[in-house]
Amino acid sequence: MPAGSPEPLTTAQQELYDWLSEYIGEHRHSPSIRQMMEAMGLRSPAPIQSRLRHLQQKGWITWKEGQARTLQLLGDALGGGIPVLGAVAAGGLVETFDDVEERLELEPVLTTRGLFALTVNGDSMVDAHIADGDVVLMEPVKEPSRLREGTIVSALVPGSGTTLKHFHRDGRQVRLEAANPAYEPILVDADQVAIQGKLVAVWRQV
Amino acid sequence: MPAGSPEPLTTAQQELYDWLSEYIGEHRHSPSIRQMMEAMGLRSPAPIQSRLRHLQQKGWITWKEGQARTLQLLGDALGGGIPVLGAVAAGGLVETFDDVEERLELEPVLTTRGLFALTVNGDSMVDAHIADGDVVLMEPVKEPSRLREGTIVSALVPGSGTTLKHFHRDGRQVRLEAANPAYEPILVDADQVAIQGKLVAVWRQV
DNA sequence: GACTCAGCGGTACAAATGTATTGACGAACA
DNA sequence: TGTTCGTCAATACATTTGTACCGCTGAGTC
Repeated sequence: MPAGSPEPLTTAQQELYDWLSEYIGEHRHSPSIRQMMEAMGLRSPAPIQSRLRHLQQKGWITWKEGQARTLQLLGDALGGGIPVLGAVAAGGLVETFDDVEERLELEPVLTTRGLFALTVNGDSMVDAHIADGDVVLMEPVKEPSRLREGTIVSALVPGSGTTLKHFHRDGRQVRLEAANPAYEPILVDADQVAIQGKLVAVWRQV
Repeated sequence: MPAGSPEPLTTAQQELYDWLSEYIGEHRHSPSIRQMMEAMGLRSPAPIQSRLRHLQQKGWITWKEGQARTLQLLGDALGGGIPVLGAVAAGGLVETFDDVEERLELEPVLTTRGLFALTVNGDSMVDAHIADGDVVLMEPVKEPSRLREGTIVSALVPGSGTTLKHFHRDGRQVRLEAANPAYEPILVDADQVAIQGKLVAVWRQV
């Protein structure tokens, strides 16, 4: 249920929108008008057409004219955006949320082709708030020469496997630093190490 | 391009699959057979039917018989699943990845109705690896009485706003503890505090 | 050479589907 | 009271669209 969307809906329109949202969420494609008809308990397509027209005019949905099942939800749900309601306190600060600030769009990240993920093993990056068991999303690196200093990368170091570290250049060598003082930096020749990807996001599911 | 999928494809089949993947990624709905026909530079729907049949038999796609534009990709791309390639080292341990271990399914989380997100402000939860600026995904809590001890929740405390803390019961009171020794626990009557949601996941985009 | 199979063209057809039209009913409103 | 507007029924229609059928070709295989 979108908050802060353009124009309000009537009961019937809202009902249809909610059902559409649910159906698309489940089937991952739009229903046909006659399916909507049945779901709404109607016996004629006209009311659905009417509701759809209004939903479109109010900016809640779109579709491609004449093409079957091309309806799409706008504003909300567009792929599962999650409303970011506000900020939570540091140590006790105030902040209440009334309406949606923005939407968390994981979609762009998820649809970026080529991304891969790694499960983090160990505590070498705890100071970067990456804990054991977290999943890190990585973007493949094609030109390591363009990497910025300090970027977190996954690197394949001969003899010590794949590791997640801060990337630094040190002359002709590459210095891989953990975010945990308990670990020593790794120093290797630039051509000895294969940078596999750079950190795009951290995901931790509870 | 799915990795580790069942059966291999012929050139023509692969070509169609790639185009489908691209089209669906862009338009967010399936094309019709005749659209595929044009895109492939063909002048008859039959070859497309043939390729689709094979793609289906090999487990790459599905669709609902007789229903327009209900084709869906399987295995890969199914909503943006990201391959989890393996584990990365703690402080230097070994582990190389050859093939996909599993797939990171953010989809189920994203489609759970009612979820909301909060931007973390401050460092009261750093010891739980939740840093300033992280986005936390919360699931609304309807019955606070069922909450488990130690669950991380967002709570509305009168006079001090919304805060993210560990939840504990303390007789008739509720104790909200930060994951940072620098902060004192908050003790309030159970009916004075509104538990808004419990932590489902942490998201940090770089 | 005979056989199999993926691919292609051409055509046909029934079903699925979006859309238009007409008329009626009730609520909100001036 | 009369008007407007959203909703609904019933029907009709033109496309869109999935699917079936027939025949041909070329590559690979036995």
